[in-house]
Amino acid sequence: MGTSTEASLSRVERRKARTNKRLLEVARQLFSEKGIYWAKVEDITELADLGKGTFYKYFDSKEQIISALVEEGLSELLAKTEAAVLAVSTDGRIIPNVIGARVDFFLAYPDYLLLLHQVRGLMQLQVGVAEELRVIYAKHLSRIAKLVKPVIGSTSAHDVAVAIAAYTSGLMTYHLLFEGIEGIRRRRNELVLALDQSVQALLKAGRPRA
Amino acid sequence: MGTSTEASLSRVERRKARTNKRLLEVARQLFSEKGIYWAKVEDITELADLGKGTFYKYFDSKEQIISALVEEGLSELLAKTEAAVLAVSTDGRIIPNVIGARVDFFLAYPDYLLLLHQVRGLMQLQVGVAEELRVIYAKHLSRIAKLVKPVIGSTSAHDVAVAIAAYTSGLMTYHLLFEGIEGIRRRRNELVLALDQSVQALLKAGRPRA
Amino acid sequence: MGTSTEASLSRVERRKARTNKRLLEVARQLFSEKGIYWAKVEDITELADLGKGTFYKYFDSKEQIISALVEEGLSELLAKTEAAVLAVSTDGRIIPNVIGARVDFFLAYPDYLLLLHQVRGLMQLQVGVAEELRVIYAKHLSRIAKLVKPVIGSTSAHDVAVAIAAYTSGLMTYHLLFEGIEGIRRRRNELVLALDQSVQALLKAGRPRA
Amino acid sequence: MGTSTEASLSRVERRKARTNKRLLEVARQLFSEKGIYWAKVEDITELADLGKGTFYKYFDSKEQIISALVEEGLSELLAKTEAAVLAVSTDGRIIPNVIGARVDFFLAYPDYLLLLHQVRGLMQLQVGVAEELRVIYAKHLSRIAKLVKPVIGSTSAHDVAVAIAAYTSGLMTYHLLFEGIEGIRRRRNELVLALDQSVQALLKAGRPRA
DNA sequence: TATGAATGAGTGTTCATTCAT
DNA sequence: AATGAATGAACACTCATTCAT
Repeated sequence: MGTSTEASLSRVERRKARTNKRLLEVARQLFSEKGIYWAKVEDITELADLGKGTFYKYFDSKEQIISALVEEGLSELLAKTEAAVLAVSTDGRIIPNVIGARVDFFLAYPDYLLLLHQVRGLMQLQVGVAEELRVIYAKHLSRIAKLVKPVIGSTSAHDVAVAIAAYTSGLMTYHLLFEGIEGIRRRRNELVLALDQSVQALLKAGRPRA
Repeated sequence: MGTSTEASLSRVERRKARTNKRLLEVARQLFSEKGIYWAKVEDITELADLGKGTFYKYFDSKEQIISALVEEGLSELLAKTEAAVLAVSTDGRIIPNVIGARVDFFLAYPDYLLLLHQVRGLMQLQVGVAEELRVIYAKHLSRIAKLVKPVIGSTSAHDVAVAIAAYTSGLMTYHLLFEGIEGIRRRRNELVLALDQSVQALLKAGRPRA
Repeated sequence: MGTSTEASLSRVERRKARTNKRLLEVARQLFSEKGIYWAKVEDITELADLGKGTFYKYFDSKEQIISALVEEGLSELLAKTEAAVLAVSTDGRIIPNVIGARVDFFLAYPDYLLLLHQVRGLMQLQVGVAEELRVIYAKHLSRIAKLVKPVIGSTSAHDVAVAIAAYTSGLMTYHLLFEGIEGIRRRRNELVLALDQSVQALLKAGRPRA
Repeated sequence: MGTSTEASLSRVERRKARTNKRLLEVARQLFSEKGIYWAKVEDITELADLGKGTFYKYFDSKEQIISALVEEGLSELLAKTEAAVLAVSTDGRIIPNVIGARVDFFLAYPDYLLLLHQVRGLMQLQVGVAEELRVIYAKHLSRIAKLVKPVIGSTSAHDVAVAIAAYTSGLMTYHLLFEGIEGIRRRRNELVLALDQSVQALLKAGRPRA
């Protein structure tokens, strides 16, 4: 008994966990609103109602909180996706469910849409943080690839995973720009359907990978 | 005769045009390599072998050269796309040609892939430059929408244009990350085919827009 | 008891107050030595033995510290002047005492002589800070006008206040140039007398204002 | 005949003289409007409708055109003053005429009021240009001192010259700020009268200099 | 532990001055 | 002689990070 993660921690430890979480939430919001560059560490601590120095008790640097957010976000996204796959009735539902889970994740946490978009750009640069982020992202895609493996024919599972991720994020980001998050939310089913068809088309196509 | 634009300019004017072009090229390269934030104005002028002050004779600010690059890039991309549509034999070839033109543009100028990715992120932020960039981008998509109008059924032309842009940039950016530009170049035909099928699937789907 | 302003502040607060004061003092000195343009923010922080960034924790900008100095200086000058007027035996002593207080103020803080001279020039320019400074200065002169009102006949109190300020600053600045502060200090009584006679002449003249 | 300065110059030389004069005029105007620091060399050449490089054909530096303007201005002011003294009927009119000439000079060239005010500040600074300007100014005051010598008793002629200059510039500058140049122009006679009385009071006082 | 005052390297930008044409 | 493109030293100001309390 009493071995739940939360309960087993001392009051102090629970407090720390809460502060850590608040910093992550606030950072996610600000990175999405102002961009990872324009959002200042002080903006974060201020919105979190903490002293500026406190930030560095929880994260080594601004770069590191970005990594932490990406890790947390992709991990949560993966969890939701895996749950959606487990809930599947027939293999044919795997891909639409994966896509649905992704879309729903970004509808639930729209900040991640822009944060991850920025991070995908960052990853490609010849810049310090990039390498670590690349590893995190690659791992995520591998896991997605594994999930869809059962339903793809000769197509590369990795290519399909990439297509799912790329199409979903691409489409949602564009629509976010022109219609806002509410616009996307209203068209949720339509988007999932369209994305599913787009991805299915790839599979039928035989082998996008020669 | 002999009054080609170039020839009709004085030596000084030609020199200025060349400097302007060099700054744009160098900036595009550096923005793509280091990112629009980490690339410093001085990096640009240094690589262009110019004094730092010279930059400001040609562009009002760092932000403005980003706008200029986006405008130039999207304009070139549109021109290539329009040419590809004009070269079409049957209406059925319009979409594959549009996609092919986009893919080929980014293969020819891979720097734009990352630059435009970053700019799409920037556009969404509550930040100064954003508005101007949004207008430029929206205009571009409208023009693409017009080009594909003949071949879409009841689907929204704008949605199709968005899908083409989102899928193409999304897919190419992801692949760039994992395979490098040469990897994409080798798979060019395959990618165009896959993208075409993905987009065609949308059209057949009936109406992604309610 | 024991709740004097200083004592009631925490150590940190007292330290901050001291830093603020030191920055103002150093700035006043440097603005007077090198001029408000040639004195750099870094000169100020260096002489104050502080990091450059610290300046901006205390003042929004270089312009703002000028305003702050002017406000502080004129406020102190006014206080000294009011005290001198209160100490007056007969109304006839009001103007000489006002002049004496002004002269003594500038002898005590000679930096203000040149700083305010520069600021009076700045105020007249079509430049950002000007407006705020004009308001501060106008307020000061109004207060001086009020002080001298009892002893002027039909002459405009504002004109007399202006004459007092203009003559005093004008004369002291010129003499500062040719004789240095020590030269002025030695001639203190003579200058006060001369200035008093000059101002009294205006009053007897009837009405400098038509 | 034909030996007038103008006529004896070649066309080129006359053209150069005109350009030189235009630069001085424009500089005076801009230094007065925007301040000697905020007015840029390029502002001057632009308003003079000349190339930027041309400026340096006529003046060694921005500092030097300031010196040139001061020299020209004080020289003209002295000439006007000497003429006014020569036109005097009785010695008693010397000082009012000197003051009148000064006031009229500044009414005719109001730009000089602010330019010279700024320069008087500049002169006092521990800065490059200062020394040269001090010499020019000192010379001017000596000449004024000589003019008033006949009418002063035991008072130092230099002190009287300083008082004349200080009071006049001080009063006019203050009034310029609060009433504008037109306000001063309307009150011209009143001001001259007031200034005269103020200065006369000094003379009667016996010896402002111990 | 939490804080926020202090820091200073680093940035975009300006502008007096030069010099090739 | 006149020009204006090019220059780069210099500056105001920012902000991630540190550290004494």
